[in-house]
Amino acid sequence: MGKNDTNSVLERELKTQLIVDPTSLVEQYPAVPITVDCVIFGFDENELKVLLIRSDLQFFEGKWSLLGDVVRATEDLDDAANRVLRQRTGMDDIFLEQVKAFGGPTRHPGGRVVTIAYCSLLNIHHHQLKILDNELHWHSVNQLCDMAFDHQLIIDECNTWLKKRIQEHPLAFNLLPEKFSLRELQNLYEAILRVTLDRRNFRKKFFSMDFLIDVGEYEEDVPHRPGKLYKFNFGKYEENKRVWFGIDF
Amino acid sequence: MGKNDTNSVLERELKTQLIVDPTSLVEQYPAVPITVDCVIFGFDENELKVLLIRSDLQFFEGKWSLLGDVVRATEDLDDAANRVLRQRTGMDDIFLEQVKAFGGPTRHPGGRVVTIAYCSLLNIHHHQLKILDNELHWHSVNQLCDMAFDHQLIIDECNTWLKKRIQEHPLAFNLLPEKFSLRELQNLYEAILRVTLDRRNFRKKFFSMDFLIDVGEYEEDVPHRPGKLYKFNFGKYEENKRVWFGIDF
DNA sequence: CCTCTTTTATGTAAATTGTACACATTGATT
DNA sequence: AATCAATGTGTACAATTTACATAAAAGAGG
Repeated sequence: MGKNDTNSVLERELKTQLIVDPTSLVEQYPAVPITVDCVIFGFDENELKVLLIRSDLQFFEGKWSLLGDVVRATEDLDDAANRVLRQRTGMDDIFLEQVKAFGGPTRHPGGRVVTIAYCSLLNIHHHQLKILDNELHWHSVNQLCDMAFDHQLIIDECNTWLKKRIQEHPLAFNLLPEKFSLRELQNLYEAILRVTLDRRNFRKKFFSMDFLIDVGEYEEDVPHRPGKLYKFNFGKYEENKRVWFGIDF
Repeated sequence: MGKNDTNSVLERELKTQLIVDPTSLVEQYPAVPITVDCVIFGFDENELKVLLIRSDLQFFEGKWSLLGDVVRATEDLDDAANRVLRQRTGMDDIFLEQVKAFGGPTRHPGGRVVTIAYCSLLNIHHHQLKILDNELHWHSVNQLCDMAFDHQLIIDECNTWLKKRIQEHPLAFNLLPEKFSLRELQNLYEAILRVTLDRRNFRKKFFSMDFLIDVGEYEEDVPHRPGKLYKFNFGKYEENKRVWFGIDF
């Protein structure tokens, strides 16, 4: 294998010098602040809502902003987003997924800031939910205006993401109480997807998936025949998760 | 409306002071370098390939790395990714979509670097494609080893993303020459999805979508009956794009 | 307590879509 | 001319989706 050895030596010589000190390399790079922004969706009065706060920048006075924060020096992106959720809602273990990075060089009036947008879903009536800051408000997603930064765009992208996602994965249940009626579930889908669905076919669909557990209870305080309550069987779903397949576009 | 005025004044007083100078605010934020990494997929010899380069860090000597670069001070993220593609492949207008941000605090040995991963698809035999650097090589996606950084993870995520995406959108065509046979198309789907498909049903599926244009030509230099060549009708697809709907999980 | 109203709950027929499967045709090779 | 290796096509059956109407339960009001 003498020939191979010779080739290796040649290749080494042609190669540009390897960088020995990665730290000084990274120090040369231009650096920008990174934030996370959480698009926190809730569902109330048959409408999809998003939790917003008044912008604290004079530049955006009176405008609304997503809940976000700077990512700390040694903090993972997901951890930062979870921290924002915990600090703002008092809740842990909230559904959270990264959606997209936004990095337009002029999106922040104070200089370049790259943000990673997260979508999170929670039950707006959860007992643990504490909206501490009185600058925080739930807004109907379809009647937003006066958004700070590029936050309207971020919400739109998360909304689009959500529409697609709830059709493929059982996320929507995170927006409902643990026990819910099929009517509530359908209202939720109709509100997010902005369509109307046939009730019988909707029920048939969910029952045929066989992930709903009849908890043997009924709605209360409704001025008409109460509906049965169900729980979603997340355990069974995780076990039986099937690889979706089908070319369709 | 004197009462309202009074309320407004009160609200003002309760509110924390607005930030007047966003620039000095942003300057206080911890800043980290941002890079883009392109997972450049190609298709050759019935295998999905990814374009990699030898790492130029001694720390990762002999290991392979995605093609990436630092995002410049006033550069948009997408622009940075397109620049990487242009610089590395000599090609413009390559299919490119952002997939995910990776920001683990220890993913780079030189200090924290957040990267935005992009997936790009190109025809490995495109006449315009110039692999200038001899440290660049196409690797079979399913036989990777010795990856630098968290690039194996990034590739895995992009590969998963691609599998899902080609079933819902006509991306795969970006990996083929403009004119292709149905067999090539099927091989491509089979390679990416790692399944075998029934030829007749595959053809039926694509013909029923009615986006394939018969260009009236045939394969050449094949040692058997040549297949017809088709083009994908991107224009018609864009016009007729239907909103996909169906709850299924 | 009867009636009215509202909402839940349920089934079936028709249309569409997906799946499994076999044989004749073409062109190149010997 | 025979062989080989691939292309190209159709049909029956199963599964899924869609459209659609009526009975039963509970509360409200007289």
